[in-house]
Amino acid sequence: MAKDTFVEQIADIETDFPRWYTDVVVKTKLVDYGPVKGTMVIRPYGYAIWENIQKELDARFKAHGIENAYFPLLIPMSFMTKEAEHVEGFAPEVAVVTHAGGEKLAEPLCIRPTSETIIGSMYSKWIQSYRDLPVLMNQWANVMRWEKTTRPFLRTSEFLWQEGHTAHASEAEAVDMTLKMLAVYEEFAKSCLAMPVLTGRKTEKEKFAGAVATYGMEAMMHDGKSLQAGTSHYLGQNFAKAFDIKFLDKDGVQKYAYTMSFGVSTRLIGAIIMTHGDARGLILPPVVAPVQAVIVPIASKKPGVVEACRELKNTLTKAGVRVVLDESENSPGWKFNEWEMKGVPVRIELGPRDLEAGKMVTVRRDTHEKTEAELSSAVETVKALLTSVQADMYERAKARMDSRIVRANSLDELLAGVDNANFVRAGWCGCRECEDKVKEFAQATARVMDDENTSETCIVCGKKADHTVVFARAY
RNA sequence: CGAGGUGUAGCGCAGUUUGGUAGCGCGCUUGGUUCGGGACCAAGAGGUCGUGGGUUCAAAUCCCGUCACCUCGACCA
Repeated sequence: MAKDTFVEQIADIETDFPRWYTDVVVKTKLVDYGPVKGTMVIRPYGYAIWENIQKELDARFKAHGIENAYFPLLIPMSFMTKEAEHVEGFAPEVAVVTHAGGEKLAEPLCIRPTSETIIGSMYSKWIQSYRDLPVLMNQWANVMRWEKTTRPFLRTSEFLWQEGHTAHASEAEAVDMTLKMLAVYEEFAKSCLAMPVLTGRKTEKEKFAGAVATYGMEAMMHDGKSLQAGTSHYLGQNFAKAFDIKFLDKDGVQKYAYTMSFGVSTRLIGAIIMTHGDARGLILPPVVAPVQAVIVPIASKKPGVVEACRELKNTLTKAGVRVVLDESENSPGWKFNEWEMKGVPVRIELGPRDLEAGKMVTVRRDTHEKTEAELSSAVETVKALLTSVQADMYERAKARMDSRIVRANSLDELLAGVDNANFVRAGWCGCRECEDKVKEFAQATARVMDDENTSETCIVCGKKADHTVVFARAY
């Protein structure tokens, strides 16, 4: 009899969200903990999600002329100190290599926390003329930031990400690229991750160390907390000046280039889990799900069942569906729960009763809706289901987020808003003191500024507001 | 770094108050019966009780030290 099953353990996700999250990530075999504190081993099932994300993003980057490249893991410490804000922001969390080859190194090397510096140093060599611009590159890499507290995918000491770095001849072009990449992320989140996001500019306090302006997309998790899911930074000439990225322009004048960078990380996997998951475990969007459909044979020892399942698997595989046939010895009920926990969007049950009628049973992971369909039209049925699961997941997440964005005209209203798992929009004058006051009063931070021409007043000091800000508690 | 908590089989835990044969559930192995929502029967394998010292005839249990991990703060993608 089922006892302290996993489903029972994680049933109450609204009240014990962090616990639910950690359990589901480990028990669905997405990751395991690494021997070094704060690191995770990404298992095949989890890594497959990342591969699907890579595939989708690469296609979008290529459409913008961005090519993949790779830069070294180790960065001379002196590089980090060239841009003042950058070193201040990252120095506390870099891991440093001091010894190699059995000897102490003359100059310590830091393990990249991000690659603006080393890429900047290379760009300075590569860029001589306006004809060399723009330079549009992206790298898929691991980075390391020694964080105090960690959680799988959301904040780990080492994580995988994509960091794009571009250099341009003009400010307008670099700013345009910054916003374009933000739009790419937003569209990607929507159509691939079924995840609605809020986009906008970050406050000075929240911006990337060394940037002129940081733009971000924020996603709402089940518990109402916000997760920064992607960023795009306009770096101005800060890094160009620090690394001497100069070019001779058409007018014969030496000028500094304008650079920008943008990135998303394996944190996106955490975002998917916490946006869509329910008490039974994961719910993965079909576009990035490692397994899109699972076939569970019923009474598999009865003649013809296994054969029919294998045939169905081949048919679906040939049609481009990522499908798995679970031929393990477990009971059907066990398999149902297992694959639901792992978030597979569509389950197909096939047993003697179905075979007799030439049918199969399909069950959606998101709604648990169970329907019978003709076995002969399995490909069309499954593909249509995947499409509608993907679309419906987005619509539900969007409706939930929209219903949880509230307005506040006082700090008390703001506090009540975030206490009730909402994002709270409010006017803000733009000063650091007022921003800190909100943090202190409501444990909420400014996530994005989504209206920069507001006529409102500041929620803290009552002066004229510069921006409408979305405040939320954040991961 | 501040406050609290936990270390006993692969995982989750009981046993510690009051010292006396190392336990339970899940998982695992073998055989059999099962299969439309986490099946059942039978037989097995598996433990330096985090670690170092002390007290005692005897320590998972009491004392002192130490290490690791978790939660909440602070810090951050």
